Amino acid sequence: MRRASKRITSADVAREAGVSQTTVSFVLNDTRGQTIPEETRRRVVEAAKRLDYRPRASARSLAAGRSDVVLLALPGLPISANLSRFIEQLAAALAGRGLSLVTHLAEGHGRSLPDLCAAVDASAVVSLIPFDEETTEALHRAGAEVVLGTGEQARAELQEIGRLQAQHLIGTGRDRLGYALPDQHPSQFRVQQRLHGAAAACAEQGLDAPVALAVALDPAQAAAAVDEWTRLRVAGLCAYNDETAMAVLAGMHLRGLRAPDDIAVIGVGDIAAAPVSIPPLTTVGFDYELTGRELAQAVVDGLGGAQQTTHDSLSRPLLIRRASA
Amino acid sequence: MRRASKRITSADVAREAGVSQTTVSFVLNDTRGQTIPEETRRRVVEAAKRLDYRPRASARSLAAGRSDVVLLALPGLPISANLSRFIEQLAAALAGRGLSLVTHLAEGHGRSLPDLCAAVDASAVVSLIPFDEETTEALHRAGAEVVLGTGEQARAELQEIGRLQAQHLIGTGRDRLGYALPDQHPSQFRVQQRLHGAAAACAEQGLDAPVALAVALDPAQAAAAVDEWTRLRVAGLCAYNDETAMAVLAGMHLRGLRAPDDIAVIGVGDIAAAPVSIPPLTTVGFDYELTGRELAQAVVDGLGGAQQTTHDSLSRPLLIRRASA
DNA sequence: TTGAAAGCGCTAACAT
DNA sequence: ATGTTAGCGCTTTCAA
Repeated sequence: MRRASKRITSADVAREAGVSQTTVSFVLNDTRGQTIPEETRRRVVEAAKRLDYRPRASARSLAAGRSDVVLLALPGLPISANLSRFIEQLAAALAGRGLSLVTHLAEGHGRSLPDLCAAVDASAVVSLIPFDEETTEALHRAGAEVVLGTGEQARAELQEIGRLQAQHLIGTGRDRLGYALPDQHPSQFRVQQRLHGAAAACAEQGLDAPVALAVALDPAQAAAAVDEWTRLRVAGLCAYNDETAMAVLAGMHLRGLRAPDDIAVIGVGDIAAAPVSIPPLTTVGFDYELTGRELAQAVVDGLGGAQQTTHDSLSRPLLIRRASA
Repeated sequence: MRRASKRITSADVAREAGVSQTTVSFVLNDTRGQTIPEETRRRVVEAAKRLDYRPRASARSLAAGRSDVVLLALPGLPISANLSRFIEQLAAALAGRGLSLVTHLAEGHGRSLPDLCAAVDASAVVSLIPFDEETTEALHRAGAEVVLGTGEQARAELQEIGRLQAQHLIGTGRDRLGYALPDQHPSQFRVQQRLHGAAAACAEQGLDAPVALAVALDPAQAAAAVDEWTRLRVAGLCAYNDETAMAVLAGMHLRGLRAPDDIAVIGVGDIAAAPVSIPPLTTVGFDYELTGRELAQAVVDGLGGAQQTTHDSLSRPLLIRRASA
């Protein structure tokens, strides 16, 4: 489906409204420090609407030196209903400020984030998971004015998740914990931070660090890990994510074990399937709705040149109690 | 985190390499019909790398009249793991052709699709669900050269999924089928098309249409639906997606029923948790790798001005046999 | 209150 | 084989 039509330009609108291009720009951008009589403004606005005029983004950002595109980087993982609500909040709040949100989902595939950032000429890049210092630098070089999702704070957040899991397990009487690592990227930054958090919570209570084992998304292999944990008398298990938690549940089922009586298990993510796992999965979710609005504000502040506002937390982990722990 | 650094321009590279801006452009874009001696090419490439030069997208697309941004429009629904694999494939294939993929997730919130299309200056917009004629028009006016995701074909594909589910169930001896609708958007286009496909497969075998019931992602509510199906002697169940299928499994578990003996259930999507559901879920997956590449090819063809190539199928449903059906 | 004019950084004829 | 030059469509001084 190709199209050869020449697009409508601001000059067309100017002609149609009988004013200069400059005036069109002033009106359509609501340029401050310019007083445009209501009459002229109306003429311009109407001409623009009549012609279905849309400024060409590339020309706009080339001239203005900044685009109104915000790029959201998401891990290449499933997007839960929850997360998509977060995105909606973020997009809506951003749109209210004249900014457009697009998402980069294919982490690791396709172009690198900095490349993509340059390709869409994003003026801000945000993420729910921390960028390392190097990436942050690259993003700035790629033209991003503000980069959010970086630094100590994000690290602390990641740990908070593991801590929350362990604390719940300890709080319900488990004194020997295990940690179920994903078998795919067990040494990834995110994974290690969460494990760290869980270990810290154990240490605070004078318990041993969790026994960490990788578990594949396969019932038989998961059962083997369960055997090992059983042998070590592990009574509570933090899983890296809900899928891994469910794999453990499947492994336990194969051995005739039940959660939470034999081993309590808790996941992360609150995926759509979590409430219907057998048994329903206790997990750590996130308050995305609030986070979305806050993040939008932070972007706007950053773009406005304000000092970086401090965020309490970007992802606000939240314990969701169901049956498995 | 603001940044005030002036970005490196192609003029900087030209100076560094001791050539003109034009030569830089030729080298970096591999412009056909230009013969650049290896020596010069090397000098330019090295200068660019040394300076970490990235062309400014807005200037590039303004001058060239086309951007290399492809916009993927997704329904504002949860993105399953398998869908995100598709996105990865698409992004990778597109990247191979020098195109960048970004995604619009916040359908209904934030800006409209045509607005967003203009905002990122996308030269192609693709979607897994069909656009109506009006939207297609608007997208073209917003500057999209090619718009994919429209027409009869998408509809047929959607139906194929339901058909595959039903055929498998019928083929294993079930003569009375049910269909588990998601309780959130049961009348959505996608949902209805899949149901249609299942119904068609039944009709072909002289069976009644599947008994369609909405099932929430809650074990107790799912159990109620299971009761109803049991009452009607439904022996095989197609679920709209894997999450819904797992809800049914949870409901059955609550009633002491087992899949596939009491009721066989089959999902759609092959989410990460599918192999570790109890029992492991039989489902319909997709050959995303292939689909991603094909869609990418279609975009490239369209952009290249070729006639619209016909695609066999956008999503290539594929039966994945596990234990539940 | 409005308009003329000078770029923004890049590509692509057209020269050389 | 490489450089000169003229825009792409918009914003933004500066002048009127």
